[in-house]
Amino acid sequence: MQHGLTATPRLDRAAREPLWCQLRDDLLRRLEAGGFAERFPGEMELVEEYAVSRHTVREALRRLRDDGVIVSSRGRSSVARPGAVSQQLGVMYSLFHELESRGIEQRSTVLAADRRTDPEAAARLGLPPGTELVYLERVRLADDEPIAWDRAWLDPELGTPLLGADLGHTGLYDEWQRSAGVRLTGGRERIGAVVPSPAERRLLALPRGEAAMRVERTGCLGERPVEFRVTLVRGSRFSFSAEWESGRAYHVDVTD
Amino acid sequence: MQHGLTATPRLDRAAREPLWCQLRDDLLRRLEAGGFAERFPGEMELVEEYAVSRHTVREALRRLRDDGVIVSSRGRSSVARPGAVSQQLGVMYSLFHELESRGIEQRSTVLAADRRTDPEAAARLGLPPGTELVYLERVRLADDEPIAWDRAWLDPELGTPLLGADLGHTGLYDEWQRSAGVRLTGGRERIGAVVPSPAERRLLALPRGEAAMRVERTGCLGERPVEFRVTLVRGSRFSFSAEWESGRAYHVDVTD
DNA sequence: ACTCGACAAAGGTACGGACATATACTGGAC
DNA sequence: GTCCAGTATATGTCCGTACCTTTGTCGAGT
Repeated sequence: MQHGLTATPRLDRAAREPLWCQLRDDLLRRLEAGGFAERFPGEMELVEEYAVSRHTVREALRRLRDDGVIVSSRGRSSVARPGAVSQQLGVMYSLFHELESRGIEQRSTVLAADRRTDPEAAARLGLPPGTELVYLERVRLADDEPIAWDRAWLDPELGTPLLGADLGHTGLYDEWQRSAGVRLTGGRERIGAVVPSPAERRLLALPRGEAAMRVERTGCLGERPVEFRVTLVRGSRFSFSAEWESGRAYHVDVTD
Repeated sequence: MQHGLTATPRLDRAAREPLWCQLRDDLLRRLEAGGFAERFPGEMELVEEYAVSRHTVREALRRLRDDGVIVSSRGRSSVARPGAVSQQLGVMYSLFHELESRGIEQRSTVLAADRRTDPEAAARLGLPPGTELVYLERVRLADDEPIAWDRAWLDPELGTPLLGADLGHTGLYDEWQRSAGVRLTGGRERIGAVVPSPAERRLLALPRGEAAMRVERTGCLGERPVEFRVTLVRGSRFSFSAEWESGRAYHVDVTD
């Protein structure tokens, strides 16, 4: 690595963002671009390459480890986990990422994209009950098989650009960031089991006697809730799985 | 605090367990015993009290933070989260802990406690199909209302002491640790939605048309699987909830 | 060919220091 | 009494160092 292109100044020490944060993002970027295919660099290598202390490197790696992007243990070098979800955007995001990583083609049928009032959704967004919200209703298909029915109510101030967007092939969040620069920073999810109604069974082509998972989700931009979303997922094909280890964070994945 | 009872030698520097681990456990113990009721101590206070470096204190606090036991932010002192689950033992443990913290009385009806073979469970435990496993079947009640049907298959070598134990009032893990010294260190869980069969509906006193959550769980002692467990939980009253924040770990709770 | 010990490499633990920055508190000016 | 500036305090960030433990490898000895 010492053949000329040393001193990669990708880190800005004057920025408000912490160094470890920049380092983590840069490693993530390189990882998603297919870097480190052979071997994930050791801590000391990163110390030299980015010219930061080992402490900072470890802080960045710790986050990657917590997010399940890499695994590391004593005596061995860290290894990248291939299909890991880089950002924690909730279980639904994990599901679609999981499908994508398996090469399953996904698309959506847009059932509605308009403005309408909804007292409950407005309440979740901290808006007056009569506020006109941006409403998006879709059925998500994987390999032409319906897997999820998704209804989203967005803050009208931020969601309007999405009404004209093509949501048939790209994800809502990718499109939202592109058209309005909105990128969620946190949120809350609630996952429960329900028996779908006949109408819901039709939408998802579910056989009788099969349960579904209902995911209720509030997405926030900082402290401000900007998205309320209810998703109904086929319970037969998908389940949520978690691994835990004493002293480690609880990590949630979605499995087929 | 400097009035005599200084130098609390609760930490053993010669032990194999890391210092931060001992510190975390001790703080957890004191927290569960009702300590720090007024205020959670600051980092520097802990440095003095336990005579360790700030780095070690921060490592211990980090884990508590990751587990949701405390929350801390710049400029403010850390605060203990009252109803937090101390150890990550999976969502079912969270559920029972949640109920307990609300003062809801819990007990179990033991339906079976014997030895029997089960090819699937044996496979999960990495044992030959014909192995006689310790089998425990219970219905968990909260305020005399059934909330979960629990079946557990245990490694016969470690589970046998539990056959004679009273599982009607204490949790399986508490009892397991007391009678056999077994304390799980990790595991895997899978959560899915199902429509309960008529027999299952009877057991849980579920009305028609209500779904249930099925939690499949493998508990490990180090690398060795010692417990396979299938729990059916009423889906109406309970759901799993998660919060996320960019850069933070995904934290799972159980809500009513 | 196999075993085993020495060695190097990597991450884990633990110590030390310094400064940055957000928050709470306090006291004085008005 | 209210507001604001200053100060104290808390956690966050970042640097340096040292040693331990585990793992993988390589080579000498059998």
